[in-house]
Amino acid sequence: MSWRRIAHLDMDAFYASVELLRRPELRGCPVAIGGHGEPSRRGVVTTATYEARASGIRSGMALRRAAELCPECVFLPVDFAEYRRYSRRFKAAIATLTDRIEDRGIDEVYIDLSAVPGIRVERGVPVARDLQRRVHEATGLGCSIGLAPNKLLAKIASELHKPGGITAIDEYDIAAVIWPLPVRRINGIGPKADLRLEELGIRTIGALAAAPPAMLIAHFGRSFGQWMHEAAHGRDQRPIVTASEPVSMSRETTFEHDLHLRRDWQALAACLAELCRELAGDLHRRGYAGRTIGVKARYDDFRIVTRDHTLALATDDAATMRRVAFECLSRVPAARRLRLLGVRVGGLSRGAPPRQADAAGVVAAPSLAAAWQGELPFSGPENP
DNA sequence: TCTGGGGTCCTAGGACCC
DNA sequence: TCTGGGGTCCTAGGACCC
Repeated sequence: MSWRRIAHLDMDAFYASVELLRRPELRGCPVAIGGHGEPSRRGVVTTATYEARASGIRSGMALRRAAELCPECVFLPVDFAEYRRYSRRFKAAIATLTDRIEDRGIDEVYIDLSAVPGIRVERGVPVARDLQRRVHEATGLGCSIGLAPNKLLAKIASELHKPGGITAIDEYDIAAVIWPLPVRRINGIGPKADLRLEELGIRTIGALAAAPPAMLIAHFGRSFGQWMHEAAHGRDQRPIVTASEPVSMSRETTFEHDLHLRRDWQALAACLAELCRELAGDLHRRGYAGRTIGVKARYDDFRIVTRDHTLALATDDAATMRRVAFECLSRVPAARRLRLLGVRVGGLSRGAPPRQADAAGVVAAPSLAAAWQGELPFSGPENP
Protein backbone atom coordinates (compact mmCIF):
# COMPACT_ATOMS: atom_id res chain seq x y z
CA MET A 1 0.00 0.00 0.00
CA SER A 2 1.29 3.44 -0.88
CA TRP A 3 1.79 6.37 1.47
CA ARG A 4 -1.37 7.25 3.41
CA ARG A 5 -2.56 10.00 5.75
CA ILE A 6 -5.62 8.89 7.69
CA ALA A 7 -7.59 11.11 10.07
CA HIS A 8 -9.92 9.96 12.81
CA LEU A 9 -12.35 12.73 13.69
CA ASP A 10 -14.28 12.37 16.91
CA MET A 11 -16.91 14.87 18.06
CA ASP A 12 -16.30 16.11 21.62
CA ALA A 13 -19.01 15.04 24.13
CA PHE A 14 -21.34 14.93 21.15
CA TYR A 15 -24.83 14.46 22.64
CA ALA A 16 -24.13 16.80 25.53
CA SER A 17 -22.68 19.46 23.22
CA VAL A 18 -25.73 19.30 20.94
CA GLU A 19 -27.99 19.74 23.99
CA LEU A 20 -25.97 22.77 25.13
CA LEU A 21 -26.58 24.46 21.77
CA ARG A 22 -30.28 24.72 22.60
CA ARG A 23 -29.79 25.14 26.37
CA PRO A 24 -26.88 27.60 26.51
CA GLU A 25 -27.83 28.51 30.08
CA LEU A 26 -26.46 25.07 31.10
CA ARG A 27 -22.99 25.84 29.74
CA GLY A 28 -20.41 25.34 32.46
CA CYS A 29 -22.74 23.09 34.48
CA PRO A 30 -22.39 19.35 34.96
CA VAL A 31 -24.86 17.80 32.49
CA ALA A 32 -25.47 14.12 31.73
CA ILE A 33 -27.53 12.74 28.86
CA GLY A 34 -29.20 9.35 29.15
CA GLY A 35 -32.39 7.31 29.25
CA HIS A 36 -35.46 9.34 30.08
CA GLY A 37 -33.40 11.98 31.79
CA GLU A 38 -34.75 10.87 35.18
CA PRO A 39 -32.24 9.26 37.53
CA SER A 40 -35.10 7.49 39.34
CA ARG A 41 -35.78 5.41 36.23
CA ARG A 42 -33.75 2.68 34.56
CA GLY A 43 -31.11 4.01 32.21
CA VAL A 44 -27.44 4.81 31.77
CA VAL A 45 -25.40 7.89 30.98
CA THR A 46 -24.59 8.04 27.27
CA THR A 47 -22.60 11.28 27.37
CA ALA A 48 -21.59 13.72 30.07
CA THR A 49 -20.11 17.20 29.85
CA TYR A 50 -16.52 17.61 30.97
CA GLU A 51 -17.82 19.34 34.13
CA ALA A 52 -19.86 16.21 34.96
CA ARG A 53 -16.91 13.95 34.17
CA ALA A 54 -14.92 15.89 36.75
CA SER A 55 -17.30 14.43 39.37
CA GLY A 56 -16.53 10.92 38.19
CA ILE A 57 -19.54 10.50 35.91
CA ARG A 58 -18.78 8.21 32.97
CA SER A 59 -20.77 6.96 30.03
CA GLY A 60 -22.35 3.59 30.72
CA MET A 61 -22.89 4.48 34.36
CA ALA A 62 -26.38 4.03 35.82
CA LEU A 63 -28.21 7.36 36.02
CA ARG A 64 -28.94 6.68 39.68
CA ARG A 65 -25.26 6.22 40.44
CA ALA A 66 -24.39 9.40 38.52
CA ALA A 67 -26.91 11.36 40.59
CA GLU A 68 -25.31 10.03 43.77
CA LEU A 69 -21.85 11.10 42.59
CA CYS A 70 -23.00 14.57 41.55
CA PRO A 71 -26.31 15.70 43.10
CA GLU A 72 -26.25 19.06 41.27
CA CYS A 73 -25.85 17.36 37.87
CA VAL A 74 -28.56 18.20 35.30
CA PHE A 75 -30.02 15.12 33.59
CA LEU A 76 -31.50 15.28 30.11
CA PRO A 77 -33.20 12.59 28.01
CA VAL A 78 -31.60 11.42 24.76
CA ASP A 79 -32.95 12.91 21.54
CA PHE A 80 -31.51 10.77 18.77
CA ALA A 81 -33.41 12.55 16.00
CA GLU A 82 -31.64 15.79 16.92
CA TYR A 83 -28.22 14.14 17.19
CA ARG A 84 -28.71 12.54 13.78
CA ARG A 85 -29.43 15.96 12.29
CA TYR A 86 -26.14 17.30 13.66
CA SER A 87 -24.39 14.11 12.58
CA ARG A 88 -25.46 14.69 8.99
CA ARG A 89 -24.35 18.31 9.24
CA PHE A 90 -20.84 17.67 10.49
CA LYS A 91 -20.31 14.85 7.97
CA ALA A 92 -21.54 17.09 5.15
CA ALA A 93 -19.07 19.75 6.32
CA ILE A 94 -16.23 17.23 6.05
CA ALA A 95 -17.48 16.18 2.62
CA THR A 96 -16.81 19.72 1.36
CA LEU A 97 -13.12 18.83 1.68
CA THR A 98 -13.10 15.20 0.50
CA ASP A 99 -15.49 12.34 -0.16
CA ARG A 100 -13.03 9.74 1.16
CA ILE A 101 -15.02 9.37 4.39
CA GLU A 102 -15.83 6.24 6.38
CA ASP A 103 -18.87 6.50 8.63
CA ARG A 104 -18.19 5.04 12.08
CA GLY A 105 -21.43 5.90 13.80
CA ILE A 106 -23.19 9.01 14.89
CA ASP A 107 -20.21 10.99 16.17
CA GLU A 108 -17.05 9.84 14.43
CA VAL A 109 -15.53 9.19 11.01
CA TYR A 110 -12.29 8.14 9.41
CA ILE A 111 -11.08 10.33 6.57
CA ASP A 112 -8.46 9.42 3.97
CA LEU A 113 -6.58 12.68 3.48
CA SER A 114 -3.78 11.17 1.38
CA ALA A 115 -4.78 13.06 -1.78
CA VAL A 116 -5.80 16.35 -0.15
CA PRO A 117 -3.59 19.27 -1.26
CA GLY A 118 -1.14 20.37 1.41
CA ILE A 119 -1.52 17.21 3.49
CA ARG A 120 2.28 16.71 3.58
CA VAL A 121 2.75 20.11 5.27
CA GLU A 122 3.49 19.89 9.03
CA ARG A 123 2.30 16.26 9.24
CA GLY A 124 -1.19 17.28 8.10
CA VAL A 125 -1.97 19.47 11.11
CA PRO A 126 -3.00 22.53 9.03
CA VAL A 127 -5.49 20.38 7.08
CA ALA A 128 -6.89 19.05 10.36
CA ARG A 129 -7.30 22.60 11.65
CA ASP A 130 -9.19 23.42 8.48
CA LEU A 131 -11.47 20.41 9.12
CA GLN A 132 -12.17 21.56 12.68
CA ARG A 133 -13.05 25.02 11.35
CA ARG A 134 -15.45 23.61 8.74
CA VAL A 135 -17.16 21.39 11.33
CA HIS A 136 -17.48 24.25 13.82
CA GLU A 137 -18.87 26.66 11.24
CA ALA A 138 -21.48 24.12 10.17
CA THR A 139 -22.57 22.98 13.64
CA GLY A 140 -21.08 25.14 16.39
CA LEU A 141 -19.50 21.96 17.74
CA GLY A 142 -15.93 20.98 18.52
CA CYS A 143 -14.06 17.84 17.60
CA SER A 144 -10.73 16.14 18.13
CA ILE A 145 -8.64 14.75 15.31
CA GLY A 146 -5.96 12.10 15.14
CA LEU A 147 -3.60 11.94 12.15
CA ALA A 148 -1.60 8.82 11.32
CA PRO A 149 -0.59 6.43 8.55
CA ASN A 150 -3.53 4.12 9.35
CA LYS A 151 -6.92 3.89 11.08
CA LEU A 152 -5.64 2.06 14.16
CA LEU A 153 -3.13 4.78 15.07
CA ALA A 154 -5.41 7.65 14.01
CA LYS A 155 -8.09 6.35 16.37
CA ILE A 156 -5.68 6.17 19.30
CA ALA A 157 -4.28 9.61 18.42
CA SER A 158 -7.67 11.36 18.41
CA GLU A 159 -8.18 10.36 22.06
CA LEU A 160 -4.89 11.83 23.26
CA HIS A 161 -5.75 15.54 23.40
CA LYS A 162 -9.49 15.79 23.94
CA PRO A 163 -11.34 18.07 23.67
CA GLY A 164 -10.37 20.09 20.66
CA GLY A 165 -6.99 18.47 20.09
CA ILE A 166 -5.10 17.58 16.95
CA THR A 167 -2.58 14.78 17.39
CA ALA A 168 -0.27 13.46 14.69
CA ILE A 169 1.44 10.11 15.12
CA ASP A 170 3.97 8.52 12.78
CA GLU A 171 5.85 5.22 12.86
CA TYR A 172 8.78 6.78 14.67
CA ASP A 173 6.46 7.96 17.49
CA ILE A 174 5.09 4.51 18.29
CA ALA A 175 7.61 3.54 20.96
CA ALA A 176 7.42 6.86 22.83
CA VAL A 177 3.73 7.71 22.43
CA ILE A 178 1.83 4.44 21.91
CA TRP A 179 3.71 1.84 23.91
CA PRO A 180 3.19 3.46 27.34
CA LEU A 181 -0.61 3.41 26.83
CA PRO A 182 -2.83 0.66 28.33
CA VAL A 183 -3.78 -2.14 25.88
CA ARG A 184 -7.44 -1.13 26.23
CA ARG A 185 -6.76 1.92 24.03
CA ILE A 186 -6.51 -0.39 21.03
CA ASN A 187 -9.83 -0.44 19.22
CA GLY A 188 -10.79 -4.11 19.36
CA ILE A 189 -9.38 -4.94 22.78
CA GLY A 190 -12.34 -4.80 25.11
CA PRO A 191 -12.89 -5.54 28.80
CA LYS A 192 -12.56 -9.34 28.42
CA ALA A 193 -9.34 -9.36 26.43
CA ASP A 194 -7.97 -6.63 28.72
CA LEU A 195 -8.60 -8.83 31.76
CA ARG A 196 -6.98 -11.89 30.21
CA LEU A 197 -3.96 -9.88 29.10
CA GLU A 198 -3.58 -8.50 32.60
CA GLU A 199 -3.55 -12.07 33.94
CA LEU A 200 -0.57 -12.63 31.63
CA GLY A 201 1.12 -9.57 33.09
CA ILE A 202 0.47 -7.50 29.97
CA ARG A 203 -0.90 -4.05 30.74
CA THR A 204 0.65 -1.67 28.21
CA ILE A 205 0.73 -1.75 24.44
CA GLY A 206 4.52 -1.89 24.73
CA ALA A 207 4.30 -5.07 26.81
CA LEU A 208 1.94 -6.50 24.22
CA ALA A 209 4.39 -5.62 21.44
CA ALA A 210 7.17 -7.38 23.34
CA ALA A 211 5.13 -10.55 23.95
CA PRO A 212 6.06 -13.51 21.72
CA PRO A 213 3.40 -13.91 19.01
CA ALA A 214 3.34 -17.66 19.68
CA MET A 215 2.32 -16.98 23.27
CA LEU A 216 -0.49 -14.63 22.20
CA ILE A 217 -1.69 -17.19 19.65
CA ALA A 218 -1.62 -19.94 22.27
CA HIS A 219 -3.88 -17.89 24.57
CA PHE A 220 -6.14 -16.08 22.11
CA GLY A 221 -6.19 -18.17 18.94
CA ARG A 222 -4.36 -17.72 15.65
CA SER A 223 -6.45 -14.90 14.25
CA PHE A 224 -6.89 -12.71 17.34
CA GLY A 225 -3.39 -13.41 18.68
CA GLN A 226 -1.71 -12.46 15.42
CA TRP A 227 -3.87 -9.36 15.11
CA MET A 228 -2.98 -8.17 18.63
CA HIS A 229 0.71 -8.52 17.83
CA GLU A 230 0.35 -6.46 14.65
CA ALA A 231 -1.79 -3.83 16.38
CA ALA A 232 0.71 -3.40 19.20
CA HIS A 233 3.33 -2.56 16.57
CA GLY A 234 0.99 0.00 15.00
CA ARG A 235 0.48 -1.99 11.81
CA ASP A 236 -2.91 -1.80 10.12
CA GLN A 237 -3.68 -2.01 6.39
CA ARG A 238 -7.46 -1.68 6.49
CA PRO A 239 -8.76 0.64 3.78
CA ILE A 240 -11.25 3.46 4.22
CA VAL A 241 -14.68 2.01 3.43
CA THR A 242 -16.81 4.78 1.98
CA ALA A 243 -20.04 2.84 1.42
CA SER A 244 -21.68 -0.07 3.19
CA GLU A 245 -25.00 -1.87 3.29
CA PRO A 246 -26.70 -2.70 6.59
CA VAL A 247 -26.52 -6.32 7.73
CA SER A 248 -29.32 -6.22 10.26
CA MET A 249 -31.79 -3.92 11.94
CA SER A 250 -33.27 -4.27 15.39
CA ARG A 251 -35.47 -2.76 18.04
CA GLU A 252 -35.29 -3.54 21.71
CA THR A 253 -36.60 -2.21 24.98
CA THR A 254 -35.72 -2.52 28.65
CA PHE A 255 -38.73 -2.75 30.96
CA GLU A 256 -39.16 -0.44 33.90
CA HIS A 257 -39.89 -3.63 35.91
CA ASP A 258 -38.85 -7.17 35.02
CA LEU A 259 -41.52 -9.35 33.42
CA HIS A 260 -42.20 -13.06 33.80
CA LEU A 261 -42.36 -15.04 30.55
CA ARG A 262 -45.58 -16.82 31.52
CA ARG A 263 -47.28 -14.66 34.15
CA ASP A 264 -46.75 -11.48 32.15
CA TRP A 265 -47.30 -13.11 28.77
CA GLN A 266 -49.85 -10.51 27.67
CA ALA A 267 -47.59 -7.57 28.38
CA LEU A 268 -44.70 -9.30 26.62
CA ALA A 269 -46.87 -10.10 23.61
CA ALA A 270 -48.01 -6.50 23.36
CA CYS A 271 -44.42 -5.33 23.63
CA LEU A 272 -43.21 -7.76 20.97
CA ALA A 273 -46.00 -6.73 18.61
CA GLU A 274 -45.08 -3.07 19.05
CA LEU A 275 -41.37 -3.75 18.45
CA CYS A 276 -42.28 -5.63 15.25
CA ARG A 277 -44.43 -2.72 14.11
CA GLU A 278 -41.59 -0.25 14.68
CA LEU A 279 -39.04 -2.52 13.02
CA ALA A 280 -41.27 -3.03 9.99
CA GLY A 281 -41.54 0.75 9.79
CA ASP A 282 -37.74 1.07 9.88
CA LEU A 283 -37.39 -1.50 7.10
CA HIS A 284 -39.99 0.24 4.98
CA ARG A 285 -38.52 3.70 5.45
CA ARG A 286 -35.08 2.53 4.43
CA GLY A 287 -36.23 0.19 1.68
CA TYR A 288 -35.07 -3.16 3.03
CA ALA A 289 -36.55 -6.59 3.70
CA GLY A 290 -35.01 -9.46 5.63
CA ARG A 291 -35.15 -13.26 5.74
CA THR A 292 -34.04 -13.97 9.30
CA ILE A 293 -36.29 -12.83 12.14
CA GLY A 294 -35.13 -13.26 15.71
CA VAL A 295 -35.82 -12.28 19.29
CA LYS A 296 -33.40 -11.37 22.04
CA ALA A 297 -34.23 -11.65 25.71
CA ARG A 298 -32.17 -10.49 28.65
CA TYR A 299 -32.88 -12.15 31.99
CA ASP A 300 -32.76 -10.26 35.27
CA ASP A 301 -29.26 -11.69 35.84
CA PHE A 302 -28.18 -10.08 32.53
CA ARG A 303 -27.72 -13.34 30.68
CA ILE A 304 -28.88 -13.05 27.08
CA VAL A 305 -30.58 -15.66 24.91
CA THR A 306 -31.48 -15.34 21.26
CA ARG A 307 -33.73 -17.43 19.04
CA ASP A 308 -34.16 -16.88 15.33
CA HIS A 309 -35.79 -18.34 12.28
CA THR A 310 -35.01 -17.95 8.59
CA LEU A 311 -37.80 -17.64 6.04
CA ALA A 312 -37.67 -18.74 2.43
CA LEU A 313 -38.39 -15.17 1.29
CA ALA A 314 -37.41 -11.81 2.71
CA THR A 315 -40.18 -9.84 4.37
CA ASP A 316 -40.84 -6.34 5.66
CA ASP A 317 -44.35 -7.13 6.79
CA ALA A 318 -45.14 -6.45 10.45
CA ALA A 319 -47.66 -9.31 10.76
CA THR A 320 -45.25 -11.86 9.31
CA MET A 321 -42.46 -10.64 11.54
CA ARG A 322 -44.77 -10.79 14.55
CA ARG A 323 -45.79 -14.37 13.80
CA VAL A 324 -42.16 -15.52 13.49
CA ALA A 325 -41.08 -13.49 16.51
CA PHE A 326 -43.77 -15.10 18.67
CA GLU A 327 -42.62 -18.55 17.59
CA CYS A 328 -39.07 -17.58 18.53
CA LEU A 329 -40.16 -16.19 21.89
CA SER A 330 -41.98 -19.46 22.65
CA ARG A 331 -38.58 -21.21 22.46
CA VAL A 332 -36.99 -18.92 25.06
CA PRO A 333 -36.66 -20.80 28.38
CA ALA A 334 -38.79 -19.28 31.15
CA ALA A 335 -35.83 -19.59 33.49
CA ARG A 336 -35.99 -16.16 35.10
CA ARG A 337 -37.77 -12.88 34.67
CA LEU A 338 -36.87 -10.73 31.70
CA ARG A 339 -35.60 -7.18 31.82
CA LEU A 340 -35.28 -6.72 28.05
CA LEU A 341 -36.97 -7.91 24.91
CA GLY A 342 -35.83 -7.22 21.35
CA VAL A 343 -36.56 -8.11 17.75
CA ARG A 344 -33.99 -8.30 15.01
CA VAL A 345 -34.14 -8.84 11.28
CA GLY A 346 -31.09 -10.01 9.37
CA GLY A 347 -30.29 -11.35 5.93
CA LEU A 348 -31.30 -7.97 4.52
CA SER A 349 -31.89 -7.32 0.87
CA ARG A 350 -32.63 -4.12 -0.95
CA GLY A 351 -35.99 -3.14 -2.37
CA ALA A 352 -39.56 -4.23 -1.89
CA PRO A 353 -39.93 -7.93 -1.10
CA PRO A 354 -41.94 -10.12 -3.46
CA ARG A 355 -45.59 -10.05 -2.38
CA GLN A 356 -47.56 -13.26 -2.22
CA ALA A 357 -50.82 -13.60 -4.05
CA ASP A 358 -53.78 -13.10 -1.73
CA ALA A 359 -56.68 -15.54 -1.36
CA ALA A 360 -58.35 -14.27 -4.53
CA GLY A 361 -55.16 -14.77 -6.49
CA VAL A 362 -54.62 -11.05 -6.84
CA VAL A 363 -51.06 -9.96 -6.40
CA ALA A 364 -50.83 -6.95 -4.12
CA ALA A 365 -48.93 -3.98 -5.46
CA PRO A 366 -45.41 -4.05 -4.08
CA SER A 367 -44.79 -1.23 -1.67
CA LEU A 368 -42.49 1.43 -2.99
CA ALA A 369 -39.15 1.37 -1.31
CA ALA A 370 -38.71 4.48 0.77
CA ALA A 371 -36.80 7.09 -1.15
CA TRP A 372 -33.13 7.07 -0.29
CA GLN A 373 -32.37 10.54 0.93
CA GLY A 374 -28.81 10.37 2.16
CA GLU A 375 -27.20 13.78 1.85
CA LEU A 376 -23.77 12.27 1.43
CA PRO A 377 -21.98 10.05 -1.04
CA PHE A 378 -21.56 7.41 1.65
CA SER A 379 -24.24 5.59 3.56
CA GLY A 380 -24.49 4.08 7.00
CA PRO A 381 -26.74 3.66 9.98
CA GLU A 382 -26.62 7.39 10.67
CA ASN A 383 -27.85 8.33 7.18
CA PRO A 384 -31.37 6.95 7.08
C1' DT B 1 -33.84 -2.58 43.07
C1' DC B 2 -26.49 -0.45 39.35
C1' DT B 3 -25.82 -1.73 34.26
C1' DG B 4 -29.54 1.59 27.14
C1' DG B 5 -30.13 0.81 22.30
C1' DG B 6 -28.37 -0.08 17.78
C1' DG B 7 -24.98 -2.25 15.40
C1' DT B 8 -20.71 -5.55 13.37
C1' DC B 9 -17.92 -9.54 13.25
C1' DC B 10 -16.28 -14.10 14.79
C1' DT B 11 -16.71 -18.93 16.28
C1' DA B 12 -18.56 -23.41 16.39
C1' DG B 13 -21.51 -27.37 15.61
C1' DG B 14 -24.88 -29.73 12.82
C1' DA B 15 -27.37 -30.32 8.47
C1' DC B 16 -26.97 -31.03 3.88
C1' DC B 17 -24.82 -31.35 -0.64
C1' DC B 18 -21.35 -32.79 -3.96
C1' DT C 1 -17.62 -53.83 6.80
C1' DC C 2 -13.92 -49.35 6.47
C1' DT C 3 -13.09 -44.80 5.13
C1' DG C 4 -13.23 -38.95 2.92
C1' DG C 5 -13.33 -34.11 2.45
C1' DG C 6 -14.86 -29.61 1.27
C1' DG C 7 -18.37 -25.86 1.08
C1' DT C 8 -22.45 -23.42 2.45
C1' DC C 9 -26.36 -22.42 5.28
C1' DC C 10 -28.56 -22.09 9.72
C1' DT C 11 -28.56 -21.28 14.62
C1' DA C 12 -26.73 -19.61 19.15
C1' DG C 13 -23.61 -17.25 21.75
C1' DG C 14 -20.13 -13.85 22.67
C1' DA C 15 -16.86 -9.87 22.23
C1' DC C 16 -16.69 -5.42 20.93
C1' DC C 17 -17.94 -0.66 19.26
C1' DC C 18 -20.53 3.93 19.24
